[in-house]
Amino acid sequence: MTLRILVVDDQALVRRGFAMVLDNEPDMHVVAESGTGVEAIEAAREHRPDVILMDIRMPELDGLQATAQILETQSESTRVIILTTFDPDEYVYQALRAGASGFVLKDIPPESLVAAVRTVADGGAMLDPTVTRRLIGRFAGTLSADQAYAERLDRLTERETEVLRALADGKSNREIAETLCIGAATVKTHVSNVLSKLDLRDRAQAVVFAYECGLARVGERDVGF
Amino acid sequence: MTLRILVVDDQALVRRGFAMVLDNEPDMHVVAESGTGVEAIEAAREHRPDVILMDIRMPELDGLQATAQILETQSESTRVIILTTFDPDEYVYQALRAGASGFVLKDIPPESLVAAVRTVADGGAMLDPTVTRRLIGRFAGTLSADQAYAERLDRLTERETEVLRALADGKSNREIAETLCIGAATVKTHVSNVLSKLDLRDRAQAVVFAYECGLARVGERDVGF
DNA sequence: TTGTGCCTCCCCCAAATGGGGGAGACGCGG
DNA sequence: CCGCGTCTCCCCCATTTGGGGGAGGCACAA
Repeated sequence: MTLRILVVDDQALVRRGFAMVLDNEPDMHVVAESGTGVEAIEAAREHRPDVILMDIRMPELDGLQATAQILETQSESTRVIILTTFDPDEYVYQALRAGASGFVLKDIPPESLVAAVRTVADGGAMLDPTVTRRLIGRFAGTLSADQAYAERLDRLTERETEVLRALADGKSNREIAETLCIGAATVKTHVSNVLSKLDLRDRAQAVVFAYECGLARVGERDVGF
Repeated sequence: MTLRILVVDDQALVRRGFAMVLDNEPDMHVVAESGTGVEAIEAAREHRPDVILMDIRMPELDGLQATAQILETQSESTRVIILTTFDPDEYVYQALRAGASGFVLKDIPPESLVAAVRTVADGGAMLDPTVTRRLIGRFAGTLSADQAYAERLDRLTERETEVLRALADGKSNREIAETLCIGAATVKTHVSNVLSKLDLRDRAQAVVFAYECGLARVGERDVGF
């Protein structure tokens, strides 16, 4: 079973390069090449590739939009690997949200590219190590990017952090008092301190902050309330 | 500059196997091997490795706890790759939260393992493709689990959903009124409906719900307020 | 036509919240 | 010893919030 591949890049030379590398593999076949986003959508509909190598920067329609459109409207078995020349930063999240299964830099060694294609065709996902790192950071809430948040966070005392955590659980002052075994008045004080130290207005904003800075994470609480 | 490596696995044969593969690389040196979690912590403190290959299942102290402890208490330059025999499922999130930079299956081909070590030593992260896929799913919010949430969500009218989105931005009723160009009284009505329909008590819980159900996502707003 | 649902706005009122003070107790370091 | 930060609790008070009603307009379907 050979893998049908579509290569999309506005630079013909780059396109040919990738295509040749992949076509050289016995179990891979480049069924089409496109130079623009709209062409890519066209080609994808016509050829139903297993894997699409997609550049981001392209005239007419960029790779991210093309990806989203292809994955939304067409078969869900197609996997997309986003290729980019530059430091993966702003585009990554858009790409992943668009449904990409891979995000690699163009300076990837040929054998790694081949491996990436096989991986995503197999249902896996392959990201540039930097991207993976950042994704983990997001998930674990440990990594920087939240640097500014972290600084704001450690303005809080230990107790105040506990209170913020409780706020992020959607608890009222009374409930916080009970879980921390302190008086309601004390909770009020702590909450006030949290708000003023973090420059927030109310507990709702505190909840937002808790999620954004990674103190609270999606999936850690049940919203049965 | 040669990479100093620590291999941790309770099975001596497996341990030796990985160690030999890595020691064979000219720029890598296995400085120690450990058979238990506590030994690993000891060895890490003594040898200060650049990269630790860590098995999960071990007597005395499992690899996840050992990882967390090492990364918490010791130098932050050490990178940990978690090795597991089994289908990566429950352990993944614990591993990432513990601070691991890698999560790979033991049946990884030797050259990939070597590449993984270089990648994490270089500041990147390397996950099994399956894990990466799942992480992306989490991030993109596409993954189900939110089924119950989705049901609750579509009890809301369009307008009410807009209001909930605004709530998730930490906006007050007055601000919501302005952004939606309606009266403050109307906002009150909508908020009340949102709360009662979703069975929530206050706007703080509404914010939590918005994040948990994927209506609001981390990184989509700046918490400058 | 007669609902029925949605959006809009109004009233009143009780409860929670947030801000401003102050104060006592404790521990830690100068 | 004294200051400083932290945790604990208290007071007063303005504002916000949330719940209970009601009501008009509008669109859409029975």
